[in-house]
Formats: sequence, structure tokens, C-alpha cells
Amino acid sequence: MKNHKLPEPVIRRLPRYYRCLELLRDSGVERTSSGKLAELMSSTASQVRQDFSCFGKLGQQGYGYNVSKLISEFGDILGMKTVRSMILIGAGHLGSAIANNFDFEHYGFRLIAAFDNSKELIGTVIRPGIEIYDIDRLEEFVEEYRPQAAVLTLTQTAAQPCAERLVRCGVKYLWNFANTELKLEDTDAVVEDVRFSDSILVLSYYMT
Amino acid sequence: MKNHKLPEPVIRRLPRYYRCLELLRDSGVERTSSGKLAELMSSTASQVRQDFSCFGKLGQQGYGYNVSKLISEFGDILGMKTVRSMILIGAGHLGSAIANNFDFEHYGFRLIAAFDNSKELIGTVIRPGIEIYDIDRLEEFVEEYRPQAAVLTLTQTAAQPCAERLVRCGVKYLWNFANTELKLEDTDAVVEDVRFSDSILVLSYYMT
DNA sequence: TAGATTGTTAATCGATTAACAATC
DNA sequence: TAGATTGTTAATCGATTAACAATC
Repeated sequence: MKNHKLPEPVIRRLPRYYRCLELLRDSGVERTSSGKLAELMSSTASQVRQDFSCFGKLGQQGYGYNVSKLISEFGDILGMKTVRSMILIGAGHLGSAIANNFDFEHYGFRLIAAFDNSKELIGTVIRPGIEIYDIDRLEEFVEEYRPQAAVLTLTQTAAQPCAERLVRCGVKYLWNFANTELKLEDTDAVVEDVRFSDSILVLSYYMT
Repeated sequence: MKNHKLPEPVIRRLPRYYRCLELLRDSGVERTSSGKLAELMSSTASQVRQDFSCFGKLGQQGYGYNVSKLISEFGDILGMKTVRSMILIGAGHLGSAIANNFDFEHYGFRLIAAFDNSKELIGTVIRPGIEIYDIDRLEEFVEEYRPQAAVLTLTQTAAQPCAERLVRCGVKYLWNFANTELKLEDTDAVVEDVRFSDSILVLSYYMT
């Protein structure tokens, strides 16, 4: 594994490769080739091999790739084998849907708490076992439980100050669903955005 | 506007420009420059100007750009000025969160109905005014109301067959939240993916 | 062995960055 | 006018595609 400084496009394809490989495994396929993967990815055999070459020699000439081996390798690179704890900020509709629907464990995360500022929500659970705490007690909680990452499912305006608070108390990995460009001083901080509105506008563009 | 065949990276930045411009307008800023926009976008003045040059001459030397003019121009390019109707497939947690939270109207869409296969949900409303119909009646409904686009908030396995049905009856623009690579024969069909799991894995990658 | 398929190198393509003349 | 800032051209950089020798 010569996994130093991967190009961004490769990083973004990695989860997709992983998903395709799981699909193959679940339908009983034990080996595959760059050509077959390219088909699943709507890509080219050339690109698949070029991408994989970032990780050393994963295949065998004349044979192809072993599906489980790739899953294991990519799972490792993607960090799925360590469990990291995560908190959720903003227990509204979207936060609740994610807490209840999304399989954090499958991706190596464990959701340990939720936060909100609504008096009605504080003290209730967002899903069985995950309590909603007062956002005022965020720093206190982080100090004690040291979550590594946070999901931001709050409003556009609330997101920026909240992100700053999180980073300041050491939560530097942010999964941002808020409709905003977060700006953070801390150069260690990583923000991964899921912005519905950007996405629907791209669809909208293609409709015209 | 010489808006023929935009490069994909530009298309994906367009919604972000739009958001930054709205932000400026809402804080009372009337004119801006490539430098200021670059800062908001975490980009460079050069890239901003290069991007904008795809749309003709939007600015003025020595002055910069007029914020409202850009908003209007980009809104137009993004198709936000026409209203298109949309249906939602899969009225679970996520579908419900989107139906209730997401401001479709702001982006030029109107949500007109939801579909599900759960007998308990059928006949109820996903939000005031938006009824949940039996997925069996999808084709019938589409025939009558001709929605142009659909949001897919259903399970990984249900997504592919459902996408095929939609495309077959003429709904060719799909906003896909399901964790799958949709494969569609129809070359007119456009799929825009919002895959939470791909995104969390990218975050996960950076955490290792 | 012969056929298949990799890993890698080289060629092409496209996107970003830099520079600057045009001009408000 | 002088200063600011665009629009555009050219240079650089990086990603994708093609080709093929290596080898299982």
C-alpha cells in the first residue's frame, strides 16, 4: 500500500468502488476484473487500473482481482475498520431521519449523542438510546466523551458559529448538511459537505 | 450568454456561486469582485473570472460585478425561474424530512405527491397538502399529472426497478438519495446522486 | 502453452493558474 | 487621469485514456 497523498478524484471514487464490490460479494462473486468494475462504475477499465495502482499491486495478471481482498483493502484505506464516535447537532427532521435511518456502524462510526436548542426536544431521545442534550452543554459533553466527528443538521445561519465551537473544543471532522460554505481557521479541520440545494440545482440545470 | 456545453466543474460551482451571491445580497452588498467572490468560495479570482467568462461579459472593468445581475443571470442558467413539478418516492424518515424541510419552491420545483408501498402510509399526508399514494398507481398518476422529476428516497434495492419505471413513463430527471449506482438505458435520463454513505466515507478517509 | 488481464508508461485531454492588455 | 478590475490568452498542472510489455 503506497497510500500517500491520493488524488481527490480517486478518494471520491473509492467509496463507490467499495459499494460495487460489496454488491459483487453479496451476489456471490469472488473474483472480478477492471473491465467488470468499470461497467459497474460507468467508468473505463483503464481508469480502474490506474486508480488501483495508487494502492500497489492488488490484482494478478491473467486473473483479475479478488473481491474480498479489495473490500478489505479499501475498507482499511477508508478507515472503516476503526470505530469513531460522532455527535449530531440539530435534531430536526433531517437530523432525526439520519439518526434513525443511517447505518453509522457500517461505516465505522458510532452515534453517541444529539444536541439541539429547542426546549421541547432536550431530554427526549432522537432514537432509542441516543439522547438529545442542550446545545449549551456541548463543550462539557465533548470534554467528557471526546467524540471525533459531528454531523451538522442545522440551519444555514446556526451552522457557522456551531462549527467554530466544535472545532475549538477539538471536534475537527464535520459532516455538514447545512446550506452554507463553512469557513474555519483551523487548518486541521475537515469539512465534508452534503448540500441538497447544490445538488438539486445541478439537476435543475440539466432540465433546462 | 454563450452557455453551450458548460464544463462539469463549472456546473457544480454554479450553485455555490449562487449561494454566495444570495448571501451578499442579503447583507446589502450591491457590487462585488472576482477577488471577493473567490474568498467566499475558497477559490481564486482567476478561477472566478474564468468560470464567469463561460457566460459572456458579466462584469465591468474597474467596477466588478453587480450582485443582483449575477443572481438573475445564474438563476436563469440554473433553471430556477421555471417551475417544474416533482414527485417523491419513498415516504420514510428521509423522504418525510425532505418533504417537510426542503424548500423546493426556492429552487424552482413544486412537490406534488409522494409514493410508498406501505399500507399504513398510503392515504396519509407526508406534509400538509402532499398525499402519499400507492406506488402501484405511479404510472397512472404520472400519465395524468406529468411531473418532470422525482426524488428517490427509498432503499438500495428498491431504487433501480423504481428508477426504470419512472424513466419508462417519462420521468427522466431523478434526484437519487438511494445508496446505489443507478443504471439506465435511456440516454436522456439524468440522475443526480446525493449519497450520504459516499460522503461519510470521504470524511472517514481524511480521519485516518 | 495460449489467453487473459494486470501494472505502468506515454499521449491526450481538460482544468486551473498566471499574466496582462483592455477599459471602465 | 490614475487605480481598479475585468476578460482573455498562454502556461502549467493534473487527470484520463490508450497502448503494451510483463506475467499469471
